[in-house]
Amino acid sequence: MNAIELLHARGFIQQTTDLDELSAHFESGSRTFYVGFDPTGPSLHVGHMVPVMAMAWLQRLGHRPIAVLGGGTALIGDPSGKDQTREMLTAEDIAYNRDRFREQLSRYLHLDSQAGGDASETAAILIDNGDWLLPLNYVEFLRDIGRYFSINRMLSAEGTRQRLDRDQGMSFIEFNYHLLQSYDFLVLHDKYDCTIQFGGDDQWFNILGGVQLIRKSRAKKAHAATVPLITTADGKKMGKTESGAVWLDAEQLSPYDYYQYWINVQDADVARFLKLYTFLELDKIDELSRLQGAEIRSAKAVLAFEATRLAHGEAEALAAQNAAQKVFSGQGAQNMPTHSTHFPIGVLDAFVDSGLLKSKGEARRLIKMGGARIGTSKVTDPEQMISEPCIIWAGKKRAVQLVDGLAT
RNA sequence: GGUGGGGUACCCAAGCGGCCAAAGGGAACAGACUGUAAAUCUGUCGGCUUCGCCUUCGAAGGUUCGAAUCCUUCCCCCACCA
Repeated sequence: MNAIELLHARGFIQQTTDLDELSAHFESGSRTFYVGFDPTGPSLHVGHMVPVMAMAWLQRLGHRPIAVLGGGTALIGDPSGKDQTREMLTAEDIAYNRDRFREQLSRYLHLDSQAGGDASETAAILIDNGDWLLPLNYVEFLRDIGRYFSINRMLSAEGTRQRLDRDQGMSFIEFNYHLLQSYDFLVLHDKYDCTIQFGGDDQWFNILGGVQLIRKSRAKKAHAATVPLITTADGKKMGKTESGAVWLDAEQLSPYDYYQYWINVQDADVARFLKLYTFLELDKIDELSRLQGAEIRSAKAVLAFEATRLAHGEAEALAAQNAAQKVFSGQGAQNMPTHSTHFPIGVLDAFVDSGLLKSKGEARRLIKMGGARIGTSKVTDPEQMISEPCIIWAGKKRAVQLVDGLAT
């Protein structure tokens, strides 16, 4: 299987420029490709993982990834697929986010020369497009780059049209995002002989912008492919939960919760996610996909373990797995979410302080609805006091272990 | 800059002087059923010292016994025109 076949088989390919050419291009040598990530949040999240995994695969197959951290473009805000003008981030926020991204990407990509072989030639490069975008001179940019772009074409682009149709309008700076991203590709092409760009399918138009810019300004062929935008079986955006994004950063979301996210995916998503979010062999995945009924849970356990291992390391993954097993069989566990407090404490306060619920009103409601438990016994009295360490449950999935706070 | 239309709870969206903590839908949450799944049914869905009180309907003032609803000023968004 060549690179493109493999990516295709695992569900990573949505659209490509000429498929045969792209395929041949990858087969005929070690290639340099890039994916851009705009650091608009404090951490990568599950929604970023598809392109990241695609990069990791290609690197394994002997190609060199460049991850462009959009420190420059994040200042502008990408309008593609958004229905609102994004609020502006400060340069400080972006720099901070960018460094988090960099650190997280380093867990999926090999950054340095690997022991032996010619692996160093495939060492991933992480760069910030602010390096070349920020010093740009406006007039020069218009002369050198702007002249290759047609307003007519941009206006008729899917994303732009939708936005105009929906009475939403967008500002001129957002409109320019397209040029900047195209320019990124050109810079990488010139500097690193980068010939392929990957990205989310919502980036298709921007990616093509770069391909065309390279063709028009350098008379060189560049290629592109997009990965699908993953939605869950019930049509929700991947990686979004009621309480926000599923972050890769352990500070934002504990490995335990990360593991829980994966083990709770729907049956219908398991096979697809195993292919996209783990490095398991396809044969193995097929095997897991044949499981039926409650047995599907063991496939989910594999998915959760593998995904957590990639994001947080083997030790954390094992810990999360153990904790899950213990907690859901009614025992306490070291690695489950824990809150230290002073006893005795009222149940309402316990639920709110532990972060399980947002307000006492919510806690009262939960008790009324019969969804609050201490250990295995249902809470029926909102005035009840808790006098010793225990596990409190909000519904059947969320639990926090209460421990005695510092005895001061 | 002109004209017109808007800003209501997580989102969409009713309300247009009291019966409004605010219809309806979606999302979300809980319960039942299960497998820490889906579907389905039921319930909940501003805060609190919870049979009562407090704070919300872009912001600030005002009229009124009483305002999300009327008036004034301001801020923001959108469309058409320029």
